[in-house]
Amino acid sequence: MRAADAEYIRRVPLFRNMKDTSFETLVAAGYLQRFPDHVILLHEGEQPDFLHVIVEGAVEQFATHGDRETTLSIIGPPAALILAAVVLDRPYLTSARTLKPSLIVLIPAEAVRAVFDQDPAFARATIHEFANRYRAIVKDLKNMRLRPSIERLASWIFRANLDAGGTGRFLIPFEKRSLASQLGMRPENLSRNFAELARHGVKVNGREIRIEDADALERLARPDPLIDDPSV
Amino acid sequence: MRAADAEYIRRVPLFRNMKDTSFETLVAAGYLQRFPDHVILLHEGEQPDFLHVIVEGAVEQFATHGDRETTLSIIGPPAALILAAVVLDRPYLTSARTLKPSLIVLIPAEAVRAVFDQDPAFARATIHEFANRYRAIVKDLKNMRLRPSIERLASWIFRANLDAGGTGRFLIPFEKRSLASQLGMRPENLSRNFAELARHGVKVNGREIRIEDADALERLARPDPLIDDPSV
DNA sequence: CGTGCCATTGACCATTATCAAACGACGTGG
DNA sequence: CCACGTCGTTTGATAATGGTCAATGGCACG
Repeated sequence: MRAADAEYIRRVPLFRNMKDTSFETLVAAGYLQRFPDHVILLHEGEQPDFLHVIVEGAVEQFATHGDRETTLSIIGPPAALILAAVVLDRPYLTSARTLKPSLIVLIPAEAVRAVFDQDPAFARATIHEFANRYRAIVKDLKNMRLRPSIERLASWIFRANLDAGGTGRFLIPFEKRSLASQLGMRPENLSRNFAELARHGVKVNGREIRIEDADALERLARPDPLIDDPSV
Repeated sequence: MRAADAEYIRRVPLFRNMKDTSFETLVAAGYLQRFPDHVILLHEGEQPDFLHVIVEGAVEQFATHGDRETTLSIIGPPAALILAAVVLDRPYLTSARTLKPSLIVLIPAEAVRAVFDQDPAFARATIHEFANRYRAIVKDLKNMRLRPSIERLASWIFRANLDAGGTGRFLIPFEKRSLASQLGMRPENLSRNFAELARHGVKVNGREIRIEDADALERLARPDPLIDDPSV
């Protein structure tokens, strides 16, 4: 790995406070790799070989059973993929694919397990990473079970607008089918929900969303910090 | 806390390998408490004060939004409740109630955070606890999204039978309404699914379940280790 | 200009929830 | 010992929600 890459990775929260020597160990064994859009990174059921840390881009975790498939989460930087499988050396429970061109650090699973036994700061960072990912999935599950699909969409728009600066105008960052999958519905259903949202002050044109009646949207979305707020 | 209690708790995986001195610190600050059935242990939105470690019994984690409620998981010993909230010092995302009379260790959140900064073995155990809980919730989510309710029930029966020794005859360990909630359906739906399962070789009488055609049940359940097997 | 691919629309179906009523086991008090 | 409540469960009727299948539209890219 090039020195400039290492510098860059060093700022990821998971690595930020660890000892120089253990960071060197990980970096020496690791790769920084660029992946194009829509590439499968790993398959459920396989034994973990590398810890994947997302530096740039977006990755979808999904799972299949028979001929069904479902998205479990879409995660962006900075976050570790399949940390649990690496820690326990058990098979991946999910597959993963890129949703955008992505920059990903690959670190041999064995090196990760060895280092957090020796570096308390890394152990602490690992715990924090886990805690955050755990809470994220709990929020996803609550969202899924406590709201019908149109409310999930309304909440997503409400939050995406805030993240984009609250101007009432922003672009959907991936294909609509990915958005549908992330929100736990079919593309057809997403379309119908968009149509329905027109009557709540939301206009859609291609990937552009305009919010014309923020109050109406908020009444429908009923934002809940214990579901929607990533910083809670 | 009494010395006998401390001995008992010492065997919980989370505490098993930690240093004696840090175990003493936790135990000195903690309580071992017995709770009756159907008691609320904590409310979502509250700030964490104690880490709860389940030693005996069963606890349901649930969440609400407006007038809806959903069960996120039912966990039994040995497991830590709301570890993520304690680690990050953020509000609980879920509420919790006992489903059986339960024995629970309460350890002040501050003490937990202090100890895993000082005790590598405890930090490692915390990471493992997280990894296991994370994988459990991923499996729950997959189960929920990839199978209709009757298959979830069939899978649950299949697994519960194995856990009970594979005799084809066992008792449901809690009220049916709790089982329904755990499986993500309404009690009415559970009833109808039980009725339907009669045509797949499963007979129900009160809390007793008898499997009369194991093959038929298995065909319906389509067991999947990446969803159903707790040791994967 | 085709040719794909994503998105949309329409018709229909499957699954699950909701509301209401009846049933049945169980424990209490007459 | 039996009548009576209580509470969990079951059953029936109906509605909401979301999925499936099929056809069409529209846009980008060769």
